[in-house]
This record gives sequence, C-alpha cells and structure tokens, in this order.
Amino acid sequence: MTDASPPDHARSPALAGFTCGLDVTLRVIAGKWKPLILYFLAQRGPTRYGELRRAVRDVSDKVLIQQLKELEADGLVKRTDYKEVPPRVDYSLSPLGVSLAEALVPLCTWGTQNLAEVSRIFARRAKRES
Amino acid sequence: MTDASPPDHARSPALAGFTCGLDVTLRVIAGKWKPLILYFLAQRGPTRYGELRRAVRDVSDKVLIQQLKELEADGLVKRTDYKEVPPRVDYSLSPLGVSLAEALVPLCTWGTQNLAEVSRIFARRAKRES
DNA sequence: CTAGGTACTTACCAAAAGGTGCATACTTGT
DNA sequence: ACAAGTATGCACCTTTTGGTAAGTACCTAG
Repeated sequence: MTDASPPDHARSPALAGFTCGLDVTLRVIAGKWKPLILYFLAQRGPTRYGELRRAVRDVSDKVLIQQLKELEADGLVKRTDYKEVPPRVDYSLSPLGVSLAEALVPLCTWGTQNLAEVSRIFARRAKRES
Repeated sequence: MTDASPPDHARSPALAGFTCGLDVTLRVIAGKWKPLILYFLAQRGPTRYGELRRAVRDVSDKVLIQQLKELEADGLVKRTDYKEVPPRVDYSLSPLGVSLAEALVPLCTWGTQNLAEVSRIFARRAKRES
C-alpha cells in the first residue's frame, strides 16, 4: 500500500481550515451552554438576563455572561440595554442566530424521541464510572 | 414560538434531570470529536480505525480511541474486530447512531452555507484575543 | 435600616478534557 | 535487518473550561 498518494479526501479547498461544514458549526457553538442559550432565545424571543439564567439551570453567572458576550461578538445574539435604573437588559437572536437555532431543532427532537434510550445510556455510564 | 408554558418554565416532568430534548442530545455527543466521528461514519459506512484517524484530522490516538469506546458503550457505534493478524477493525453506526447522524445534517448544512460569515467571525475572534 | 432584586465583574481554583510520547505484537515492504 | 503500518494502552502533563464567592451600584419593599 504505497500511500505516497496526493491529498486524499478531507482536503476540500473551499473550507479553509475546517474539515467540513459540521466542523464549522461546531466551532461556533462550542461552549457548554451556547446551544441551549440559542435554543431558549429562539423559543421565547427577547429574554431578560435573569430569566435566561433561570431557564438554563445550573449555569453560573460568570459563564452565562461570558457565553452571551461571545455569542454577541459573533453576531448570533443581540443585546439590548434599556439603560433603566434598576438595570434592564434583554437578549435576542440575530438573523444568523435564528438560522442556527433552526438547525438545532432536529437535535432537540432526537433528544426528546430518544429520551428513554439515553436515560439507559447514562445509567450504564454511571455504573462504569463507579 | 408556542409558549403555552405555565409560569414556571423548565420544570417538565418527563425529562428527568434534563432541561429539554436538546440538553439530552448534547450530553450524548459531548466530546470534541464525537459529532465529527458520527458524521464521517454516516458518510462512508464501515470505516477502519486508521482511515477515521486520517479523516478526523488533528485528533490524537488517545482521544479518538477513547471517544470511539464511549460511542460504542453508548450504543451509537458498532466495533468489528476481524481478529486478523495485522490488526483489522472497523467502526460503523448502529441504528441509533444513524438517527443521531441524521439529526446532525442541518448543522453541517448550516456550516457550509455560512462558511464565509463564520470565517469573518473567527477572524474577529482572533483579533480580540491578541 | 435591612433584605432582596437587577445585571454584571473579578480573582481565584478545581476538574475535565485533551495532547505527547512511548510501548506492544505481529507483518509486510525495501 | 530495519522502517513502517496495524490498532490500541498507559503514564504524564498542559490547556481549557467552568464553578465559587465575593463585590459593584442602584432601587424597592418591608
């Protein structure tokens, strides 16, 4: 098997630095809570910080803010500061964010449909780790 | 959009421990390379370890093997050992794995369609981090 | 006057995740 | 004989990620 061959697959010229479209997307939504944030914003529209905080349970302020800032800097989320006196801010999706959130729907559906199966998976994982 | 939810969000009784279907899925595919592995296996069918290794560029042996084992233990991937003398093993998707891979397709599409936009995003990210 | 709610910020830390390099046992190509 | 390829395993270490707890500035309800 003299594999002195030229670049096989995976060397698509169009995707500079990425292995494929999926890779592109994954890098954008990398972050423990980002997909969830996008998903919630898609569902409920403009949402205040505190609400989001309660919706995405178990996230800490530091990380939630941090990921919101990244999403904002990346143009997926829009932050609106009403500059009121008890602070009031809300977050919503940009058009790009909306399109990404739509692409997440099938994952959500999969999770719902396979919840039972996944629960078993996690039960087994827990056993292995003990 | 359909926010027919009662005052207290996030307290769905059906999803034990998960905040929503998306959360379920995300926990299964958590791992830097898992979605990519599923995607490649979906595309090329049974694939030998070495091929996979070259397809998912930049992954280390340790991590690739590790994630393959988890995917196998979770019932998403099937490992076939031909017990030949220079080792020969291949990996393929289980039905569950196939369904998950299908749910990943829109993400892949999104990445391809928004590649230009994402490239700009990363350029800006790089600037901010410097 | 104190407690609690708003939306954050910061310093410090622990855990998880992933990477490197070496080793295995055997075969094939040079 | 020797390098290289096959599919892993293991010890060790660094990086990344995320969490905790505190503080800020201001307001309202009790």
